[in-house]
Amino acid sequence: MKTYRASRAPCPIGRAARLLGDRWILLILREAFLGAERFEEFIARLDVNRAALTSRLAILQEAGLITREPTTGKRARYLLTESACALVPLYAEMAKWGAEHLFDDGEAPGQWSAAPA
Amino acid sequence: MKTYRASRAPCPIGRAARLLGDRWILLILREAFLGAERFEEFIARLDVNRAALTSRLAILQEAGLITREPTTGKRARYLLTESACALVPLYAEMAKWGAEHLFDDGEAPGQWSAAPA
DNA sequence: ACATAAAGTCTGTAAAACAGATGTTATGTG
DNA sequence: CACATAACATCTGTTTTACAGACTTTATGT
Repeated sequence: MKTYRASRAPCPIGRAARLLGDRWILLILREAFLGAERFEEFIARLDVNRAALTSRLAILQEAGLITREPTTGKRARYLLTESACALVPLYAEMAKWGAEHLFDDGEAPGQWSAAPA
Repeated sequence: MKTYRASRAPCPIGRAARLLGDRWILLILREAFLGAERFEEFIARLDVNRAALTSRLAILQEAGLITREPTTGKRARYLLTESACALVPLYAEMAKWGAEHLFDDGEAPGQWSAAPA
């Protein structure tokens, strides 16, 4: 299982890269921004392996981007923290850049996310 | 060796994630923004494995973010394309977010990048 | 021509990804 | 309450990928 140890680099980009330089982390956060909250919901939307999702949710918790509620007992809901919400401008930039540089002429970017990568 | 096939996802974030969801890609681009151009320069600054650097440089070329000059003969210089330069606002956001959310109180973000992750 | 540096490639080993089966608590229904 | 089902994982075996470090090849400077 993939684990996480926060970067101690002095450069903020170096630290961010340790966390955000992972395809599943980026996609899980995207789905969370679009409303996903439950384990099975992420599975269904992303077609991600269960073990991979488990490890990424643990990483996101450890990094303080999501909380697992309730902590004990009942079924979990994964909720975005303020820290994660602060990533929205970055995602906006990513969407803008992707739309402008990752589509061929005549190929239109769609806004819907639940599709194979 | 890690290879790359551009994403065909309709979502621009999905496509961007395929490319940018990799720690080395993010760090190599950072160093390129800071002036690195040659293979050994990236090696020295990032402490990255040679094979890993080779594969990431190939991916960046295929995605159109860098060019390898000159193509034949002499030693190579890797130069950023316009497409890569358009990522600067995203990096600015990343640096801002990292500085605000990835440092403990009393721990100051430095601006220098050449340090262990 | 020679020494050295740059730009890779190769090899063996360790880590991570994945599909798919299995286990374990919740929650809804009769 | 008993039972079925859904949610939330974990485990197993196999395939991919990552990595350190040695080696090779092609420039460049003297």
